[in-house]
Amino acid sequence: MPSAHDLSIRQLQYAVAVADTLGFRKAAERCHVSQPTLSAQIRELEDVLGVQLFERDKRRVTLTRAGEIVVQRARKVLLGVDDLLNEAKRAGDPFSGTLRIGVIPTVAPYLLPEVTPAVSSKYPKLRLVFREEKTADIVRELDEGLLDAGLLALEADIGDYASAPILKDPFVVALPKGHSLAKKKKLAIDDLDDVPVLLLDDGHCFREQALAACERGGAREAAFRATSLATLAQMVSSGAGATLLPELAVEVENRRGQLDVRPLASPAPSRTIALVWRKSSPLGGPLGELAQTMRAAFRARG
Amino acid sequence: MPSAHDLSIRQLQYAVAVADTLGFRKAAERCHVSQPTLSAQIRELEDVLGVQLFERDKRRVTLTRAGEIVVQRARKVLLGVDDLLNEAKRAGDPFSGTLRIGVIPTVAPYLLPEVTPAVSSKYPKLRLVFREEKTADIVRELDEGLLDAGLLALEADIGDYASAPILKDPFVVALPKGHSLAKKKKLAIDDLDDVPVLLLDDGHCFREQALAACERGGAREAAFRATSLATLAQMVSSGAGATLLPELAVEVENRRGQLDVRPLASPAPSRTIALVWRKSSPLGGPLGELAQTMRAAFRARG
DNA sequence: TGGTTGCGATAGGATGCGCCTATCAGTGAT
DNA sequence: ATCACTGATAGGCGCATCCTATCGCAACCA
Repeated sequence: MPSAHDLSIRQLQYAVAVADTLGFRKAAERCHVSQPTLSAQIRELEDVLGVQLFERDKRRVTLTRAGEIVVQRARKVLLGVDDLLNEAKRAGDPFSGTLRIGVIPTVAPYLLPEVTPAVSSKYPKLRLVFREEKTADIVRELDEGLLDAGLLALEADIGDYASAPILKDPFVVALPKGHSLAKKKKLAIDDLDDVPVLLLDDGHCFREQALAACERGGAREAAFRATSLATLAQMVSSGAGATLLPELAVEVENRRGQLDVRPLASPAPSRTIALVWRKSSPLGGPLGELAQTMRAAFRARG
Repeated sequence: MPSAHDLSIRQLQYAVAVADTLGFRKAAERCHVSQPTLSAQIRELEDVLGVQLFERDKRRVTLTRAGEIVVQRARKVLLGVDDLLNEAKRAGDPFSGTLRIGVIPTVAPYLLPEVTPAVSSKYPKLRLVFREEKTADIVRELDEGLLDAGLLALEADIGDYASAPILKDPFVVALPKGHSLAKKKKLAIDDLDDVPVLLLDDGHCFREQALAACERGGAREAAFRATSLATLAQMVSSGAGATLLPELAVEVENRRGQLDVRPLASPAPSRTIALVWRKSSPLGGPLGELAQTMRAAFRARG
């Protein structure tokens, strides 16, 4: 609508000031403008509205009926504008309100408990909402603006995004308790050639990364594909084979000690978990700071 | 409050347009400005608010969280502005809304029934609110802006006002039915020298005007002062003396024929009933037209 | 009564804002 | 590779807004 809104907020302020002070000079003073300026703007406003708002008798100013109505409305509008300014200021603080972050399933259960307490205590006004999704979905929603950021592995196939690393997460081998390979302190990829290797289901980026690591050797994938690291660990502990796990998950998934876990000989394959956001996001700076907070919290974990 | 309201309504319109179209060019088109103009204004708005409202990715525009909030508020403000414009337009029609008119008691009961139907049918959107008060009160309230106009006698002591006459109202003599003076078709002021003349109470302008008329002869005032013409007529009909009545009141006050009413020889004293308003009132023109309508309606009375 | 003080309106001139057109730089589709 | 599209940028024009100085009028006061 191209309605002829050729009135300005300032004019409304002027009108309200005149109504309050019942005097052009006093109103002008209150608005920090000269009296002629204010007179001209009031006249302009009256012209735009097509109504006389004030009755200028020598020695006195009175509101016309139209003036009463318009000034009342103007007060409402100005209150609305004030609200807008205040809300904008509040919304301008990046560490208030809600931040929507997508997290891949092979990270969420292990990293979040470590870092969210620190974030919450550092930014009390900030509410983090995590969505657990696979990389591709996170990237899509990030792109559509449904998410503010993502927590995922930089090694995955993501697009051109800004990111800040949280932690480097080496892969380790998980074996059934007492497996013969567990006699070695460190394993090589080739050591897995003789055991079935269990991997995650399609779509999990960790599947691709583990697969890439294995392909340097001659390992073969088992027929079964797990839908979570927890299932994977369960399968391994029941003797179905071996697997690679991100070290991040070990503490949780081997909490009952049912696995034998061994590191891989360097250069050990690893993934880099990072906070990722659109390059154009105005939250860039704050998200970098948030990532820093997360990194520190993770390093200081108990 | 001199708050830094340095944002304009137009800027809010631009922001809403961008939010609606999700494109600067389309928004610019809708606002009938060039795209650079709109870009600059959005940038300016973001600067004033201290928040980025839109995320400009090449190929796409998205609202930031602050943008969502601000645009929502902006819509509210713009609706308020629209309301203001509409209300102003309505209030700008002088023949709509309410008109407060003060009427002197010696006019109200006799003139209003004659003229209000015509006014109502000619200006259906106009609501007339009449207050019956004495001249001095009407003048004061007129001055204070509590009344838009007054219906009173120009002969009274009013200040410097604009006015439009409604009718010339000659004074007539009211006598008890069958009074000896009633034998004459026309009376002179001197004829009242021998009867007590009843008059209204202080403050009624008609009292002063009747008194002035009588003083040209040698009439003497009765001890009693009536508070209304109805009382006056009642007193006269019961034989307490004679009185002057404005002709306007005769039809009503002598509706049961209990009085003998005789005109005064010319030049008969009279009063001029007029619609009166502040010279500075923006309703001047319309009130003149209203007076014209009243005059015509009175002349055409049944 | 004449001077002073208050009012809002007016005149004239400086400044800057908001607008324009023309162009650039990057993306995506053909 | 070209074309069509995005928003950002550059430069310039003109009007809107502001200022100061003044006028004309009303009220007050000596």
